[in-house]
Amino acid sequence: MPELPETETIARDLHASVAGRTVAKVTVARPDVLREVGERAFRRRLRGVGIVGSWRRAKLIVTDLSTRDRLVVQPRFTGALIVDDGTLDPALLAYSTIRLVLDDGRSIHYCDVRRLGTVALMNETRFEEYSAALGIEPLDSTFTASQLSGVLRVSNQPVKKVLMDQRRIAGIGNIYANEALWRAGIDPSRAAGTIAAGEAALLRDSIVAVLEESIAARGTSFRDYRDAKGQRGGFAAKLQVYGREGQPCVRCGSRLVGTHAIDGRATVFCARCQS
DNA sequence: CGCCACACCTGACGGC
DNA sequence: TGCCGTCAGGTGTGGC
Repeated sequence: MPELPETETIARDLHASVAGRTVAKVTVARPDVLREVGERAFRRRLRGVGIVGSWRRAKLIVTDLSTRDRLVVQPRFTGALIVDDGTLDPALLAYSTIRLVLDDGRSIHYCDVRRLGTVALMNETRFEEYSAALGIEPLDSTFTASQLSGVLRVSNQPVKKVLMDQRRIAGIGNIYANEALWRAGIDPSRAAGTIAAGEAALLRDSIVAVLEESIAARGTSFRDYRDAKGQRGGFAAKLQVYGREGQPCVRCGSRLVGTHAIDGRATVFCARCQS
């Protein structure tokens, strides 16, 4: 799915593009993506409602509505929130599951090939409850070396799995966990509790740097990801381990190793410079 | 509570 | 060519 940088890109684009508009009409082509509300309530609670603005929490795109409801989109693997001014690629439009027609004639589509992603409508209380179960934002000033060190210290799980646990740290997925661990020189399978304070500090800086660099490049389109304009992100060309199994480590030249031993997810790392 | 298997979906690709 | 197994930026649940 869109991880933090991709979700951030979508939320920023959406905010710039549709804040202040009104939802004129709602179409639900694939009700199985809906969560928290049924199709009828979803349409009723959105029709005629104002869009205040959009922002990101974890890997969610949150849109505040004039009713104080929040539209919460979780793209998971293949979801995309795209604003169509009439020129959208028909190949993307074919997978539209939900369409919000705006008062200016444009539409917001939630497109999703696999439909593992979700679209929910929550009132403020419900959203706060949901958000409270998610971990710290890695781009928040409170995400410090000692904060990360504290999170890692209490776990015996592989450090990569801890980085991807949304209840502990919100927004890091498989691509950026692999990239940050390579940058920090830490073996992804190491028990989190064995990470020393100095290593945690390096890992914190690596996480923040890779996320910020990716946001600057508008995210990673390894395969499906598209931004709110239906465009690809530019960070795939800058990936140093993810998708590079068998290729030389750009730091030491050693062959990068691939495994599925950690939580069944694709892990790529350099056995020589990550320990 | 922790851990694990599995469910949710479709499409692309490689092997036979 | 076509069929089958495997894999893919993720999360939630139910069983032990």
